[in-house]
Amino acid sequence: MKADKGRVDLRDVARLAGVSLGSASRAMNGAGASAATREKVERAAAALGWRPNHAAQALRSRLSRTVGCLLPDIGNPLYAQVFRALEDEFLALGYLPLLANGANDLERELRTLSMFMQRGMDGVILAPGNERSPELVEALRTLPMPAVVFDRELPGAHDSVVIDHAAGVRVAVERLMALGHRAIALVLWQGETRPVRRRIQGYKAAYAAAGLPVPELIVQAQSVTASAFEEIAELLARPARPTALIVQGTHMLNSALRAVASRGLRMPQDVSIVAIGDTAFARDHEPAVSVLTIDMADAARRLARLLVDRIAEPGLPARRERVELRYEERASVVPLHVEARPTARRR
Amino acid sequence: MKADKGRVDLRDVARLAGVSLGSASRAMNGAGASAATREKVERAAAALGWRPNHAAQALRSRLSRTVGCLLPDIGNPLYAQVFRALEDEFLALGYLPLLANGANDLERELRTLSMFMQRGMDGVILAPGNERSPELVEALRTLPMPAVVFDRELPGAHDSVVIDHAAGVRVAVERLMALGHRAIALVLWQGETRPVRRRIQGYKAAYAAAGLPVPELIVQAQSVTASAFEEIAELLARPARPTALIVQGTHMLNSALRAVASRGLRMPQDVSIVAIGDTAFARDHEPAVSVLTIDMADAARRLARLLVDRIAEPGLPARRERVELRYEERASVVPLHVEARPTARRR
DNA sequence: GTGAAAGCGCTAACAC
DNA sequence: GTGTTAGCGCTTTCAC
Repeated sequence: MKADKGRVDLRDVARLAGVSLGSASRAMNGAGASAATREKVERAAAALGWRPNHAAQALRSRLSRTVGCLLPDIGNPLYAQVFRALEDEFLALGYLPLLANGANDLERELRTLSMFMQRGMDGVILAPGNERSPELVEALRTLPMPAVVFDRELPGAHDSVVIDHAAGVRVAVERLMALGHRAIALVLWQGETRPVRRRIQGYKAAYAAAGLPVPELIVQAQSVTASAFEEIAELLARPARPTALIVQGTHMLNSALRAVASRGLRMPQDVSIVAIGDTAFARDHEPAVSVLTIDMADAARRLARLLVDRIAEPGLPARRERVELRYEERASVVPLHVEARPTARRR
Repeated sequence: MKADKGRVDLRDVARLAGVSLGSASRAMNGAGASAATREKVERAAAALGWRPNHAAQALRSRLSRTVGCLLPDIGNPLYAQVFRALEDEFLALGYLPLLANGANDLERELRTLSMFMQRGMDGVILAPGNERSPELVEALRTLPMPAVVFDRELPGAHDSVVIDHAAGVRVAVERLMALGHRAIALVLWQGETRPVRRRIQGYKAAYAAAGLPVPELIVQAQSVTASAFEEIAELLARPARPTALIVQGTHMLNSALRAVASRGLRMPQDVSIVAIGDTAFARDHEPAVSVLTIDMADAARRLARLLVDRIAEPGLPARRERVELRYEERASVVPLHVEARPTARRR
């Protein structure tokens, strides 16, 4: 009997099963082995407690069964939702998802992509902070593995899943207009990203469709995590202040709520609010905040499916899928009170 | 000249540098190579654009330079903070962190641990949902790589970083007592976890130290994500209702705020509130919610350090580090209004 | 310090 | 189908 090596490898399994190494490998991989052989090998593997060595499999087969997910910020509840859903999808498809925070930092994103290459990711889910960066575009172009872009518009042919922000914002604006609102502000950040551009586009489209001039009520904060408090407070101090606000994400919603309060205004009586993206914060706020919800589980399902399809068949033409926003009205949106004075407080 | 293989390997680099494969390897790994050799090899590597193949390195060296992080739920903003901080720490130390959601699901946790083994993680950060599970304890015991446990009390010798919930809750209770509060409720969940037990302990200790009997004001929701709305509303409906609430995390805070509002009570005039764990929700709520903050960056630093130390030196005695909570008072905590009647509304 | 050689554990190519 | 053999790209002996 041979000296115990501590670890058990497939050779040990093959020996115990009384078959060759190659047969054992085939038996465990489901490819071309007789039922009898598979039976014996599986029994032996179980008896020895054999577990495939992932590094060896990856080295030999050139497949890591791992996908990289580069998202802007897992601290953002919306992206946390995406990653949780991606994890479930990829695990079910036999892939392990590896999460990295891009943090809206180009250098960091490039380093991460480079690390994904070195670690032999079979594919990548990508949502860069700045989609206008030539370096990022070039990095994507030269990436040796397939990538699926999430809610960004990057040059080049690649699969993508995009969120239909334009249609969503338009629905929200039209709903507010139906309630009598005309001065509706849009609060975003300055980022060079698809979501920002498309939201503005949907906003303008709603005014155009209503035959109204587009008001000068779009404010853009410095960064996605920056406060938009000053900008919104300034807006609310104007003689013709907005009576409704559509705000992007958790940070801007916080800013908006504080700005409204600081001007002595009340939500929803004086100002209606709609947030983009549903979170516990919006749901549980008192009064609850109306939202444009994004089905992140659906988005994740599409992302995962596109990526594994392309890994399996790299020659496929580029596909682009769209995820709709759904408007969910809560207590934060009410009809315009015509008697309301811009800065009046009712008691 | 040889046929181009497409990929460049270290053998190509060595050839271009005019040294042997072994020397090239040593040069790139900093171990025992002359400055001249290193110079030549680095130049050649750069010229060819060589990147080490991670699977090959891992297979041969038995080191994956990857650590698994099994956290209960990345959707919880507190754990998102932990992972972001862990990512920075481990990346700086030369390790790649792999995130997995345990989701308070034993089966899933066990599967994840098994996957960490198979993928040859060099170490693991572990915060299981239920620390009383024998299966989990057994899995930890037989784990072939080092693990550092985060804020849990698991049997066996292992490194850990724990949060001093007991001291934190005690400080909060004592502060509320100093403001005149005597009926202080504690809202937690039922989980068999260290944080829950220690918070109760700190709560009782504060009453004991004040020479007061411990009131029957501890409520425990079914799950960490469940609503505690009913329980808190019941509490607030009692003749001798609590005048202050200490609540765990984001979900319970939401429940508490809604329960207070549903009883026609106001925060902070009628009920003071302290939340455990600081989040944007607590900070930006109107009025802002006082919190026991946990420095998750500090916790992550300690976790990462403990793990890499142990990877480097497995024989080290088990270490346990403690992270303190800091009480941060905001508008949600005010002195007890003696004139306040249990369910009265002042207008 | 350096080169030659031997694998890490597995899959894939090749005969049979 | 099955066994044999040859590597995947690298690190790590071992002589020198």
